[in-house]
Amino acid sequence: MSRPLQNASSSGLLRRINTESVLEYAWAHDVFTASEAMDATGLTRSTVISRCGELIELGWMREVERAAEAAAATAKGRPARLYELRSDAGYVIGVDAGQHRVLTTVSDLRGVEIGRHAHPLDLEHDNAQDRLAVTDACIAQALAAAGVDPSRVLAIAVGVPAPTDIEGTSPPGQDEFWPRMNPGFAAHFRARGWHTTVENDANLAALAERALGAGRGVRSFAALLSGERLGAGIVVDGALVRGSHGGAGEMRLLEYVAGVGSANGIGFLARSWGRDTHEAGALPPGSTLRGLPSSAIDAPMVFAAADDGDVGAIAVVDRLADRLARVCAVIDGMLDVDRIIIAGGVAPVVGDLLRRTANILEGMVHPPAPELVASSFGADAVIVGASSLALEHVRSNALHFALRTAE
Amino acid sequence: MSRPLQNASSSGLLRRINTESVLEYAWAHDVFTASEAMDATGLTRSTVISRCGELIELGWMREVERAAEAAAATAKGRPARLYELRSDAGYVIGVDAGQHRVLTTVSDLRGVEIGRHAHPLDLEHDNAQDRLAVTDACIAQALAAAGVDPSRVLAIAVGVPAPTDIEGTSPPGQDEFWPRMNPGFAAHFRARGWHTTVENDANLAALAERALGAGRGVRSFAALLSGERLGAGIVVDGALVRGSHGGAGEMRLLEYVAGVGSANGIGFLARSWGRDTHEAGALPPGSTLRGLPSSAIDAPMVFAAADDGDVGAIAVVDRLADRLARVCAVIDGMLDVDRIIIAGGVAPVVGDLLRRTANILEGMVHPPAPELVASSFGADAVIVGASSLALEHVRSNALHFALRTAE
DNA sequence: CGATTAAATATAGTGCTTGGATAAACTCCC
DNA sequence: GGGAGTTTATCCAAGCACTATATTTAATCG
Repeated sequence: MSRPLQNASSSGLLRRINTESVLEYAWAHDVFTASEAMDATGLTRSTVISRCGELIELGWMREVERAAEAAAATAKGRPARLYELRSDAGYVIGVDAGQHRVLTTVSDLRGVEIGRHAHPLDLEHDNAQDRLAVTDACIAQALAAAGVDPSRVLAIAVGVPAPTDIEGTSPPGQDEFWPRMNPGFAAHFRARGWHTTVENDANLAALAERALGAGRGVRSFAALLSGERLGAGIVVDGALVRGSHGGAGEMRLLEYVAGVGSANGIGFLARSWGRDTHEAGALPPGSTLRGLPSSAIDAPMVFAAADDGDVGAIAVVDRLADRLARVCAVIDGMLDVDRIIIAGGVAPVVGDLLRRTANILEGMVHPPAPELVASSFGADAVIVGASSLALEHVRSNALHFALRTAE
Repeated sequence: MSRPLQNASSSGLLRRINTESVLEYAWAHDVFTASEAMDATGLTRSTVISRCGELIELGWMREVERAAEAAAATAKGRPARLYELRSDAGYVIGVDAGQHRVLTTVSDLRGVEIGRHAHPLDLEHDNAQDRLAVTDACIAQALAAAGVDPSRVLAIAVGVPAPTDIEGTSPPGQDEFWPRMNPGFAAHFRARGWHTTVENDANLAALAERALGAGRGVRSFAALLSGERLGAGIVVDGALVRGSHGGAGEMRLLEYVAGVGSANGIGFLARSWGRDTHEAGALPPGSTLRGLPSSAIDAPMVFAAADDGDVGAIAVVDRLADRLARVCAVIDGMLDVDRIIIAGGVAPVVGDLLRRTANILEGMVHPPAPELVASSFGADAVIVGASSLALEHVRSNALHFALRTAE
């Protein structure tokens, strides 16, 4: 007698499954008719219409009036009622909590960004409280810009330059650097009632590529975030490889790789080797870099000079290519990826570097060698990944959320 | 009208789900009563009994007579009917198709090995046809030893020393070595009507550890198969990391790791460095190895001598420890595992080596360093992994199989 | 304006489940 | 040895969510 009571039919399991598959269809398509959903889900018209009714009641969908223009087009028979996902049924927040600045976006359920705000962080007084306060302020501004009430937010994902475990907390690391970068974001936002994920920045870059970038439809790839330091986000067999403490893709292992020796990033090394070359007087007479003071040289200049045929800059790029090939060989050797995507601020300027790297890599790994491509997100990789992770969570757990629109 | 017809209630989806969860319970437990299954599944008595009835009809379960002894024990009320999984409802075959020998086992649905046969392979005339023929013969013998008719076999998994893609085919590699090791096993066994998986041997070692060994309940670990050559099977976040062509954990990348330089295995190096030490006359006066001819030294002898305090052997072990620590640092750095399991024939003798390695590793990785343990499977790691993979497939797709017992 | 077409709606029927009510099988105790 | 007490098995009515089909509705077109 003490067994828990259930309502009939296994707690409405079947009903829930069907509702979910209709909602999933709605998410994958724009405006649609019952007949289209029937074909996709294999359900009957009655069922589809009834599930749509429930979804409208719950606030996830709406029925749309048929626009007059569309009516005329090739329409025989009784016109179908049209349904669509309410992209304003809720919102998700993405946060890129970088070392030097916080960037937040607000997106609707279709993943369209409708608000954004950035704020620099003063490293001098970088403490937990300030970091949380700045982030809160950033979120408030982005929500205001989007015209979204905080109560309509369903989920948030935060990218931090630190490994994180499943709960979203970071291990101490060296000098407590990681906990400083991740001062309890998880508990902080959960307290606001938002579903919260805190994830390593390189992992988010990988998720961005998987959802919207060069990783779409690719079984296995790595996103190599490569500005000042290298960090890899790894997707193998379609799933993000996190590791037990979220430390997969932490590139400290490069210390042990011959010809690499550190996790320094492409941006850092291009600049630093470029300046070294300048100071050593190894730049050719016609070099565009020669006129500048050494300290003014940055990474894009070096790549641009190499493109112009500057032999000094080309030497730097060749050295970078040799090093990057070793990094890629190690990643591919361990994980057998189809593609390695170079992400981060330097992505737009590494085209030539990647071509040179690919040539070297060819001879280093078992064929087929992974394809090398540059990310198209530039500096936005992490924030795009954050908001798509938050959105992905809403999509796959939609019916667990109670919407404000349902009232 | 052209839409496909279905029978009512979404093709009996709910029924199937419930049947599956009862079968899953049966698999996880020994003899059980309806009440126990009710508690576990949350279903009603009527439903559980009806699902059990169907499973009995399908041949997966049987009702067992209550043994007289058990009846007396603390039994109030009407005694329950007892059900159990028919462990003889079908069988799975595991194959370890190694370079030098083929080993096959036959196991029942509870994973109990009930037949085994091994056969050496002559490398001189190692061709596709012979390899398949020897394997077939081995299987026939193992089935005969188990007293199992081939028609009762449901699934087979084959371990090969080569990467394999999802279909079970291997890329060419160097000198066509991989296709020689994997001469179309997949198509060969599928033609016999058995569900077939062909998988890399190190991956299978990892699956063995996950199912029955040191990987049970561990979120992330690597199994380092380490006899003549190193190969790693990687499980991260509970899932096997295969890579696009099954090449994850292929250790060619060690060529690029400082202080390692090759994928040579622990067994190979212990033997070879032990002989070098002998030939260099660097063994101490009391050394047990000193009396032997150099060519008689093998890996276990070197480890045994080190345990006895032989300074020459200890130097070899220390050198191995330094090298192994680098290997582990690279694996952990890339994947953030909780544990690294040393598997293969050398596993029983590496206890001291692992202690020394752990000390070095401590300083090389972000804490917590992965735990180093020796596999308890010895030379059986691959075959255990193969049969548990085949069994796992049967378990999770049980209702797709039609049993001979159901007649 | 009726014929045609396709979607919406209404209604009946089916499959699978729950939730009692009732019967069965056992122990314990007087 | 015959109730009392317990737990399980069986049976059957009720309900849910789906399918299947007949009927109605809303458009187009000749």
